Amino acid sequence: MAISTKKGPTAKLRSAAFKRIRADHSAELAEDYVEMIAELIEERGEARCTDLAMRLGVANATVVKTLRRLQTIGLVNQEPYRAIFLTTDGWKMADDGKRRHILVEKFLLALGVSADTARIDSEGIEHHVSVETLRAMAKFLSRS
Amino acid sequence: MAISTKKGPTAKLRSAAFKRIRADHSAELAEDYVEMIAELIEERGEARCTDLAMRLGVANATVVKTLRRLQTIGLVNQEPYRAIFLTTDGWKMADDGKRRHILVEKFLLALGVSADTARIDSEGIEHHVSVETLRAMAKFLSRS
DNA sequence: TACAAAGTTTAGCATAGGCTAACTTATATG
DNA sequence: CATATAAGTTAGCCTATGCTAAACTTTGTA
Repeated sequence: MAISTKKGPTAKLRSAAFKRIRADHSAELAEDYVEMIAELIEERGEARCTDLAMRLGVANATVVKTLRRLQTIGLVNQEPYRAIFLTTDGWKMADDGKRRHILVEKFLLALGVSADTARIDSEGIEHHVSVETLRAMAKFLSRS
Repeated sequence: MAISTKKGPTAKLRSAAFKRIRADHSAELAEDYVEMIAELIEERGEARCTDLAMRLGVANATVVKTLRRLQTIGLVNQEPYRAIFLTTDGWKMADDGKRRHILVEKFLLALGVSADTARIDSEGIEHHVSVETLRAMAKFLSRS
């Protein structure tokens, strides 16, 4: 072919970025569920399917199916027709996620974004922010 | 049930946030492909399956399948065994994405994040940033 | 206590995005 | 110009995440 086939020095880094995004995506949903379960337990004493479904904006059956996956990977415990509980790992993930989430949301607010937008955007952004970037956000907050 | 069933005033906003995230995700991949195709065309005159597969870090067959979807939604044109072209819509999406991407990456750099992290994180974040947040980032950049 | 309403689960379907292996086409070069 | 190699495609599989409709438990209350 007449066209350059040079791979470029950044090819590996790039595909790594996309690989991380794909990995993030599959973890993301788990994190959202777990965070929300923690929230429900703290707010009202127990977490139930229907509340999750409503807050996530999906059908009940979808929640049930996802919970089964979360159970097999050890984040959640549940018996049929009963409330949902978090395992130790589940609580850890929920707490980490919450801290990250709050930090990102505060950061956006400090940046001058409206409350509604900060809430919506932080929900999407939180899963794609590395520790380094989180630290930079925290530093920004402590300065401003 | 003895427990509060109050839905809370923020329930709708929350589920809206998650709905947007799900919508973002399905658009995201399309955007990544289209941006990368544009880049390849600009860099080396044509975009080919193999290069895409390598940069995205996925198998060739996966690229082929995704390209078919992009073709049916009118972002891409391709004939069998030939190079890949963007439609007008495809170019528009690529340009928008690129602008957003560059802005987010610059913003992260300005925030004090390392170049590698800025690159990786911006790849994930760019799809979840609203126009309002983008504007706030631009404003921050113009001040710093 | 019986039953209706509310909540949960199952079954079955669809789409998206991965993969590998086998096959087809294009092309560069001996 | 024939053919080996590179590139692209197809087929078939898997998992994750959605959905609706139907079946099954739980529970509050008449």
